[in-house]
Amino acid sequence: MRKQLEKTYDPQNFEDRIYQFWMEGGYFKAERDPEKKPYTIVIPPPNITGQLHMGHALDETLQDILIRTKRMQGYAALWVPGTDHASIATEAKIVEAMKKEGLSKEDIGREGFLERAWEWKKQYGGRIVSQLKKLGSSCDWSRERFTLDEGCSEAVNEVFQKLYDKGLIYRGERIINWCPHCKTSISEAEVEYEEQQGSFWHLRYPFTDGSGYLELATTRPETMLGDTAVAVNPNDERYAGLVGKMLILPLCNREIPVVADDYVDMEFGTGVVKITPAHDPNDFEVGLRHSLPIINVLTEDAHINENGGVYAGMERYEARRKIVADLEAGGFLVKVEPHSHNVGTCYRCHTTIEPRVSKQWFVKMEPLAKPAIESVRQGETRFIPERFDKIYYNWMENIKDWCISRQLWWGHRIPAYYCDGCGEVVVSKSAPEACPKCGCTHLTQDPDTLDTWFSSALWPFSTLGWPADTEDLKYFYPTDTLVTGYDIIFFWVARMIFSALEQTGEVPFHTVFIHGLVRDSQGRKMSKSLGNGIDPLEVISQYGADALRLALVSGNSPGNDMRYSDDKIKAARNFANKLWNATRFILMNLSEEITQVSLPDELAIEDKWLLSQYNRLVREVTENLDKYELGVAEQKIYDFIWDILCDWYIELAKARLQAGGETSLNVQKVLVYVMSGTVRLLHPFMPFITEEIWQALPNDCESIMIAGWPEYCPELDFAQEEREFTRIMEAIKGIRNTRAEMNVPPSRKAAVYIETPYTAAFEASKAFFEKLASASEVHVAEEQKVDGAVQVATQSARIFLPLDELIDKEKERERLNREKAAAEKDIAVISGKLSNAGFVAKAPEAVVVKEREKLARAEELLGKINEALAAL
RNA sequence: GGGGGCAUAGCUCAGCUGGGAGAGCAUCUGCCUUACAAGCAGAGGGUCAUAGGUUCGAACCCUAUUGUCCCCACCA
Repeated sequence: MRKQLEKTYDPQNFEDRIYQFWMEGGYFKAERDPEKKPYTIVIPPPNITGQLHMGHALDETLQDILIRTKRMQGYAALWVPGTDHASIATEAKIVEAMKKEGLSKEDIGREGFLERAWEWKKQYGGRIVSQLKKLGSSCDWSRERFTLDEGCSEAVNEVFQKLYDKGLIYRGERIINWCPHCKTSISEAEVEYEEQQGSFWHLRYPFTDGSGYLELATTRPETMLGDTAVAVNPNDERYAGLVGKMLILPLCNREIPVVADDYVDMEFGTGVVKITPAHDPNDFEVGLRHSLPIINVLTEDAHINENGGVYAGMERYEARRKIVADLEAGGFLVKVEPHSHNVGTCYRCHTTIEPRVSKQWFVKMEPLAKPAIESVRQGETRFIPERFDKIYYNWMENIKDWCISRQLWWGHRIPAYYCDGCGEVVVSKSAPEACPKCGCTHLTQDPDTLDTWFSSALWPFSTLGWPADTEDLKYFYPTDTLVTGYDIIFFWVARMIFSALEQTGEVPFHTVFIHGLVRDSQGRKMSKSLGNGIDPLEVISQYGADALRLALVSGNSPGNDMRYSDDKIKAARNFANKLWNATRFILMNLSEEITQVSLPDELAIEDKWLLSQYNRLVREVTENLDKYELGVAEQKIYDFIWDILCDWYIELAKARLQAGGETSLNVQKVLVYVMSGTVRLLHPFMPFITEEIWQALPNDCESIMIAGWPEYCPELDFAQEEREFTRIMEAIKGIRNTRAEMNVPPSRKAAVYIETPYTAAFEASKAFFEKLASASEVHVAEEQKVDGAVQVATQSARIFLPLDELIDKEKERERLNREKAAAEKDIAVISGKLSNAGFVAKAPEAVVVKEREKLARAEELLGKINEALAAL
């Protein structure tokens, strides 16, 4: 007995089972095969702290579509999975959890903390992975990696040492962005600017000689504690004589000079700027130029430090209030204006960052950025859509040195060691035994760890075994497509490109396929604080992973944001149901003797009509997928299945299936052939349902995953039959249309008289009119004369429906006149074109021919309508 | 300040290199036609933001304008 499908489509019944089947079958495992071409994708590793969200769902779906397609097309397709240790995010979570126990990092120490972190990883790191599996992701789990695993760590140390030896990594006192909440430095890329309403405090700093004062303005009055100068523009005549004079810094009673620097904008404010080298990037630069002292006045958690005199110990905003009050009391405050400005915040916790001078490790970017820009310009890596290369160039061309040290414990510890004896700095991928300079054996490793993105930057090659020259690396690298959101081009994509070029001499991937954000139904970003996030797992349990996947790709184009809505999921689920039922129909009508997929020797016209369109679908979908036009490909499959296969062909097939015998077997074969091919085209999008269907249909292998990709067959191109059968369809549609307008229920059958030059074709299609156009009997002739009948005009036929008692002559005339007007308008437009000498002369021949055919058809149709009107 | 996206049916969006405006949802009408009411048949609904330009021909290419969203930079 042939396997049948359950009566209703319920993905819960089979999605997990099928994933299990795939895992056990080892279908995700990529083998190096010299006979095959490799195709490689590395996953953007989700954070171990993370929960699957819609952004992941989209990202994974796109990757899975690509990898499944390539796998079916015969590539050795490898999708490398893994997770990211996410140093700052994970550390924050663990600290938070410890806080509940009343513990701090310092209480348990570095070792104890790391123990907890690994425990955390063990407990939660697998969660996101199991969630990826629910989506159907066909990753090669045997190659799963973690950014902090042994191999990745080795790669990190290797790269660090290499860059250091080349002088591309250095350590220095620089002004960096400091997050007082995370208590670590962060890179430029990790600062997010937010528009905030603040104030502009106008202050006056008196001259030491009592000759008045200088007025200036600031948005951060508390930083005055660290002021070491006041600057004016050298060309500013207002202050020409004042440069070099000394001022008294209010509240601190420190003497500071007036310096001249081009940085000052004469037009802005009073043209006088207080200079706080320790806490402002621009001031820092000014300070360097004028050799000003650097006075740090803030602690790690943004309190005033011991340099702040009486304000020491105060929280930064508390100090601000107190300082403003004291300035006002001392007569130093001129006025306060409301002022909106952009404030830098930490991209992780959104705490306002403080620029702060401290000793950190940096990657020198310029020498690395240059080749990275060049390789994209040369097209070695291309962005899809193309416009994102501008964003990439813009960032790369203006890149600043990358601050890579973090004052965190969870991460790759910086492989730098300081000699306790002589202070020598030793950078080495493995811990040195002794100081190369003084021989002292006491060396202390740098306590800091590296930016998480430092290890992610190596992901495309570290996961394949680099720095070892592994077989995987040789075969699968460089990878092919990187799929990611536009929001992490800077963080990740750019850094992978320059890292790969520097370390491997090759681009890490040839294509970057960029997608947008998944927003809520109102277009807002999904976020925890808004509480508007949709949990993909809940959607999956309600509608199935296939429906979610389909909804995420349909109507979506590369690089554009999309909105999530319940309607989309339902539409996708309905489509799955449609496919399910179409398959059930086929199986219910399938004879035991059909055990394989093959076309019958004799094809009816409607078979050719179907096969020809199917064949074109194969070609177009393949092309669209090649061009990363996933949404377009999906739309075409959807339309083919629903409109062509279900609404037309299956309905057409019913008559022949009922006829039995050879006739029925032939239809069955066509149905199986087309369905078998169509589910393969659809498989990358909806892997579960297509596998379930594949296994129920006659097939030549146990899983659709190893079934080949359908190929275009020139011998299935039946353009002639397509055109011919369209005539029948038009006639059927015309009858349906007319009956609907007249409100004739389908149960009210009527005789159909068809006047057409194509008598043979219509004669052969009588059954279709009975089945699809409520015909009680069908008469075909080159000429018909039927009185008191409604007339339907198509370009190839005039059809009479004797529904006398239902005819309202007046309405009928109106209807025909509307059709006449439409036809006349068509004719006018087309003949206008054709009488345009320029068009006929310059348009491609094929286009002109097409227009001529159109005109002929329209004229034929008009003729039919006129005949109908005359007979009325 | 610089750069970019978007503007197409009531809503959400497709529309590949220029060649007869599409889908889903919503609305209206009629149908339990034995695969599917998560369905079937039909209908209505668009100056493709505006103004120019290129072209035989523009939703698509160019210029400007308006609206809107985003990214980068950041004047203290």
